[in-house]
Amino acid sequence: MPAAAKSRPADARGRLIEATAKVMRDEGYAAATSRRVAAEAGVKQALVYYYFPTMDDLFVEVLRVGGESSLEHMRAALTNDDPLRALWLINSEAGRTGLNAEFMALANHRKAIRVELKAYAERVRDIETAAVTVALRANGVDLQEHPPVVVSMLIAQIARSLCNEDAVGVTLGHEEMRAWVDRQLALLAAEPGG
Amino acid sequence: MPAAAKSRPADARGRLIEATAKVMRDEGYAAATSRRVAAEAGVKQALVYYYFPTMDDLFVEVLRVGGESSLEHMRAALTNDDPLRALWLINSEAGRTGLNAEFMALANHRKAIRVELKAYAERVRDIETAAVTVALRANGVDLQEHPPVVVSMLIAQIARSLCNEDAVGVTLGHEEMRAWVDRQLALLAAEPGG
DNA sequence: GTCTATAACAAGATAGAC
DNA sequence: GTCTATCTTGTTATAGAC
Repeated sequence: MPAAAKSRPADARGRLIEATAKVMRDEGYAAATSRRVAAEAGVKQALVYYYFPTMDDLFVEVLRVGGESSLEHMRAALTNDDPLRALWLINSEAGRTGLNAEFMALANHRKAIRVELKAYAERVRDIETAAVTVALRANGVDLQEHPPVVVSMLIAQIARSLCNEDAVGVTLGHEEMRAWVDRQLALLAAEPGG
Repeated sequence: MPAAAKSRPADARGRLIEATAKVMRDEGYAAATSRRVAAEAGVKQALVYYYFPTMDDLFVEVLRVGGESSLEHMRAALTNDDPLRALWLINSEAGRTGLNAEFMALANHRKAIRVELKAYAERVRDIETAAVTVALRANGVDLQEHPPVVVSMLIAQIARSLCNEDAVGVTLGHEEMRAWVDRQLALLAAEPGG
């Protein structure tokens, strides 16, 4: 078995991290208490504090581990033949986007998480922007008029907005938006110079 | 004094609603406990339960009252000479956007808030879309190719994304995005038919 | 309508046995 | 490394005096 078989960690520490991510994704960060994540990982509550001095330390570790795996996933997806569409699809994944939203909310008032999330978010933006740069150049887009970082933010942030709204049952305009994005991506690919 | 003088409510109920909004805006919904908002409003904790059966009922009322006032603010702003820019500016206001983000987070796992937020969000989208429709038509934009609801979502959601990111210290690409939006809005206004 | 007091419970975190 | 047991604090919510 390779070292990258991360699905079900055998060690308690790994299971705690995985369990915390799951609870945050499914029930929000407020539900990720030491007792709740311990139960989810199949250990007792006090063990959480053996591995992590405080709950914030656990959250930061979830962000680090999950972030690293997300970056890997992203790097792989962005090297296929249609990076812009890949960027749209990756940011439309409800699981990842939901967890990210929870960390945004957490970061809003916890400085330890804020600094970690900022570092992560900027790495993500750099990777996405690099992929967009290649794609725009290949399609003959004027990079002064439409800076890659802007295009990458437009695609990623709109995709995430749709996910976030879906999560609370708001879907007004979503169909039209998806169709419009689809059209823009097709136009860009079909008409170099547009 | 007119009935619309909402700034500093004299009654305890009004002050509780106002205090809750303030705490949510400044410290997040998790900080908006019955004790905390009572202290902020200058009353005792038990009084919260005299006016609101549960904390969720208080949150819903904050959303109703704040939403109504926001809709009013929006309707006024969107009738000026540059509705698209007004839409951008209104969704760039950190205070309103931050409170909205807190309600999105709250709604994620509280169904009473979810149904109220959904109704509110769709009213907002309708009003924004109506204003965008007028603006696009005036500028000769093809409404089939660029549906007003899509343009309204693009403007509002990107503005909000910048606010949300600002709140956690992420600013990479923001300058470029603001400049780009500015250019697009100027182009649209200057070249009817573009 | 506003208060004091308290019940009932869950949170983060620690001590110490094994 | 994992457990049981417990301390302290803070939470929603209620009872009942004034």
